Amino acid sequence: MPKDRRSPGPAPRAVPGTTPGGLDEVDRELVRLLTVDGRMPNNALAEATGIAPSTCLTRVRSLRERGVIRGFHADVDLGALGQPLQALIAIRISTHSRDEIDRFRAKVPALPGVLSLFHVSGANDYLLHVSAASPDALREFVLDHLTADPAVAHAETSLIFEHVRATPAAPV
Amino acid sequence: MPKDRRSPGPAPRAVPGTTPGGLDEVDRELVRLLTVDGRMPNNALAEATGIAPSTCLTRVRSLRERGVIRGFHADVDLGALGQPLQALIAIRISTHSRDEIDRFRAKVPALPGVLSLFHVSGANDYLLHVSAASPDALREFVLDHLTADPAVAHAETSLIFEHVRATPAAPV
DNA sequence: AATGAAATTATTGCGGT
DNA sequence: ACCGCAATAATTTCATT
Repeated sequence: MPKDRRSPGPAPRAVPGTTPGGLDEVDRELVRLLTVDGRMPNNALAEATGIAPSTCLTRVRSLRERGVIRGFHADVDLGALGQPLQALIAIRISTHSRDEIDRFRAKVPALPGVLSLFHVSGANDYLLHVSAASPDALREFVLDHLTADPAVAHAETSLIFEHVRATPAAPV
Repeated sequence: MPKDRRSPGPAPRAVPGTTPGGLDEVDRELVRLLTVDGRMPNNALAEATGIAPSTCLTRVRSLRERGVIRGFHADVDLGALGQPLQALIAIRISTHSRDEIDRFRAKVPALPGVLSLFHVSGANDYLLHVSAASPDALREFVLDHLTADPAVAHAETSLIFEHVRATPAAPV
């Protein structure tokens, strides 16, 4: 995001080397490097950031403990796993009761093929990112798990032609 | 996705232990384990899958070389990095010339705060997942990089209230 | 392809600064 | 907080099956 000198909000940090969330420049560089390559060895991280390996270990451990780094995941080609199709499904919930929404939210992430679930503002309530083995399998998924759910008022499926992840990569 | 014995498409594989894409059960388990924990040590992977560490190393290396595993990435809390807001922006391209689409597609992933870009079927052409430091920064992003682009006919922003990643992200 | 053993390299705890 | 060092552990190569 571009800098914005006139916007309201938190005052700019005056302490040199300290950036949002109490992370200094080395922390931020470690996070960036591990976002690009999550398996980068501690030695290499240390050298790249100009600190000792033992210090680097402490830093990275601290980042994990503080929840800045939530975990590490392999980025997999789903096509190679027999799921060559991906879709985004915009969902409107019929009853906007808190219970229905909570139930839906709890159920969906465990459904087969689900990659992620966005709860969004606007005309739709959820946007669901799924993979599927075939158009038929996708159709079945929508019919069995979404259309059939009484909480779902409407589900509109868009096929994903291409999905480009930004670099450095972030949440899918 | 549920099994579907009546759908057309590739015939089911008859070779035991061989599943789509020429991956056997060990390969698939390695992929699954690395999807859950991308930093799981080779030793531990080997033990979990019942193969020798040296064999495991060869397997994982092969999975990477074949592109089944594209890479490893840290999963970062963007809020801790000063980007507490996320949004999905549905975009319609004005001219559907191939050149405009290609230019847009090439430009967007490098914009600041962009997490990923989906090229989709349906009424919208793209869905853009972004993070931002503040509502103001988000507004600026949309105005500067989307609305101002002559290729963009319409951009509709939805705030993300919650984003749940399925575990594991890859279907088992 | 898979393995065990050996060599190399990385991780990790700790005491000192 | 950071670092260097020493001990432990993991990775990687390679000869063999």
